[in-house]
Amino acid sequence: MARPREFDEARVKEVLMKVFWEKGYEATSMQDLVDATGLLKGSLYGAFGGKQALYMIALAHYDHTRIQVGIDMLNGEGSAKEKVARLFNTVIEAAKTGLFAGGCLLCNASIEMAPVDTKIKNSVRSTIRRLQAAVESAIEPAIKPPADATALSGVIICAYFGARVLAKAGAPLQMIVDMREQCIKDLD
Amino acid sequence: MARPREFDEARVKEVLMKVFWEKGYEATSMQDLVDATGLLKGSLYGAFGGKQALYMIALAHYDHTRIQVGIDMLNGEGSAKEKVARLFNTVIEAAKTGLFAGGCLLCNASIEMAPVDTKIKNSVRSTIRRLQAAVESAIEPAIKPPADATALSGVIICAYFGARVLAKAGAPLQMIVDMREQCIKDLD
DNA sequence: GTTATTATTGACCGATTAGTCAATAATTAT
DNA sequence: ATAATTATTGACTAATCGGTCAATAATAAC
Repeated sequence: MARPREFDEARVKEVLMKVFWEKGYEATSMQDLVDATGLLKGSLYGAFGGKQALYMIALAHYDHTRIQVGIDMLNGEGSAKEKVARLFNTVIEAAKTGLFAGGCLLCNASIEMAPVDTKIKNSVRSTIRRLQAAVESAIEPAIKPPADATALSGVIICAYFGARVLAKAGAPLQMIVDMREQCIKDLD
Repeated sequence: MARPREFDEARVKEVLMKVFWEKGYEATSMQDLVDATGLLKGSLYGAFGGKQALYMIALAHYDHTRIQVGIDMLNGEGSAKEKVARLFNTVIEAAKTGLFAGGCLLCNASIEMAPVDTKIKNSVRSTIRRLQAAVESAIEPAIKPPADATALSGVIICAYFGARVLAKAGAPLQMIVDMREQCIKDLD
């Protein structure tokens, strides 16, 4: 009983995410989003809301797609060592090709937005928790006491974010490689 | 042979730094800097240059003050274990009090500015190198082969940045504590 | 076909953005 | 005192910012 939408919602969410991912919140203008999505401003506002709402949608989409791929990998086949190594290899490969400078949207949001927006902070924290839980269950079989799977999963998440920062700073990739080796050396 | 400046340059640089540190580059307006410094716009432009130049000055001031304090600490008294622990305690204490939400300007600049500004990227990289070198010489006496001081110093820098991200995201401080323990456990 | 509902469109809004500039003021060298 | 030089001041700009809205269009229910 109403006019149907002319755009594909999933496609638009993907585009929104990519723009915020690459440019950050403040450096992205509504006009950037209009240009990238092909929708007009009124449609964006009508369908999703204002800039902050769009960012939240982008963040949720990142969670449901990119983060989920990582979680699925952690829940999938392979040894704990392999799985953790893959986490860091993602960062290393992205830095090597240099095609996309966005890094990790979760990390970017933590730095730029979490301190000034409670909703975003809660969303980021929730995603971090889910990711850490996946890391924990992935490494749990490879933990030998007195090492603690919960603590080590936190360390790995922390290391992952640090790697993302170093990659964005253009630091030597060897630092990330060294971090990867440090994180996997006590597994298996 | 000219009119002297009416403001204290060091004081103004400190103020500039704090604003960019807390708000980031894009979220800071020239008006914010005018309000915080008490200088008028024309004076800021005349004395230092435009927004990007002001950010570079803020970054350099952060290096010469805050980062240098860390480097001095690393070069000072104490065991390697104590020194590295202090690095993480800085992050933990800052998060506990919650008085200042800026985190680490070097980390913030790596995420927000390094990917889009070559001069800033170079400045950040240079500071990271200096900090890593200080960590390396601090831990070097406590390294037992086959461990490698260079590699481990990189790991510690990476871990430090990760801790800064987690702190900004409001993640449990236990994660940072765990990271600290992981980083110092093989020292001494 | 009429009505109700929602989507699209593009013009429009006031506020704010980074940056400029001519006028004025304060200093030193001569 | 005068000239040269630089700092301060505040008004000014054009562009862009996020956001709104009335008009129009497209659909489904009746």
